[in-house]
Amino acid sequence: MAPNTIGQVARRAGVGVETIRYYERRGLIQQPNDALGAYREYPETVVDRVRFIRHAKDLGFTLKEIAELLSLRSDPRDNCAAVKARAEVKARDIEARIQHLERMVTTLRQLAHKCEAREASAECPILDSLEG
Amino acid sequence: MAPNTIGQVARRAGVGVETIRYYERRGLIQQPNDALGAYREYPETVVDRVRFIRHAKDLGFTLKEIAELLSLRSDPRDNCAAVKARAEVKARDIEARIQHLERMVTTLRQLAHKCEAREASAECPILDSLEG
DNA sequence: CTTGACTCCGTACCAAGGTACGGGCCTTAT
DNA sequence: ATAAGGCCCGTACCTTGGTACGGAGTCAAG
Repeated sequence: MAPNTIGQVARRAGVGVETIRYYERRGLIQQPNDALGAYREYPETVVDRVRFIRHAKDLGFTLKEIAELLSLRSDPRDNCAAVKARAEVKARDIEARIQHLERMVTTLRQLAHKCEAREASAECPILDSLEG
Repeated sequence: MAPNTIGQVARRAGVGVETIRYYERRGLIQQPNDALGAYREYPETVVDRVRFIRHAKDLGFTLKEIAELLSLRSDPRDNCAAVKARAEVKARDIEARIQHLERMVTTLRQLAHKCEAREASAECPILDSLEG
């Protein structure tokens, strides 16, 4: 069985080697101190940990927030409620961003619509209203 | 009447002085060459131009895209169709982002829901499924 | 025993859109 | 005439999440 070098971990977690090194610098994964010759060997759990990070990132958590989730995970006290709260905050957060984006789309569509209705050789209504 | 120094323009357009200078560097606003003593004086149109930039930015256009809109504006040919096309592309673009964010919210809500249904002292379902 | 792939580490760089700093000059009001 | 505040310019710094580079050491296969 191939030893868990950084390249192995990266391949198995589906990220680049540099990403692993970056997560180390950020403190998201522990630096392995048991070296295999001159190369560091990672415990098996790091692969899962990296996957965890990727999934959380896909859900919109920042690396900073993920660090918090990870420390909640290793906390023996009742943490599920705290995790759930964070998920809900994040959901509301994303919904607010959706609201904002929807307002932008609405305005853009209205502007495009005004374009259709304009008389030939009049000023472009979009450019016009952007100046107001 | 106060001359249009950079500070005046910034105040009237509702941005910081550094932002004006940054837009100059980006080529979004022309550098005034008629100086008033040692201080540069801006033509009246710059204030509108900066407002244009801010409004376009609020609609989701990047500064690079805004530069294109600005050059369309100064183009004497029929440009309204091109502007409209860009508005529509941007609208679709934003809608795709909304779709993505909505998928994230759905997943977050599902995870939170799983939390409610969990048995006491079981593993946290959220942390659990993030590892998978 | 050499070649090629991998690893180590520090550091620099990328996008985007600014923000901040510092030294020096200018302008205006008192 | 002097102090406060504004302006000039170049340059560095910020955020987020990586990506790239370079030189040196190392490991495994042929």
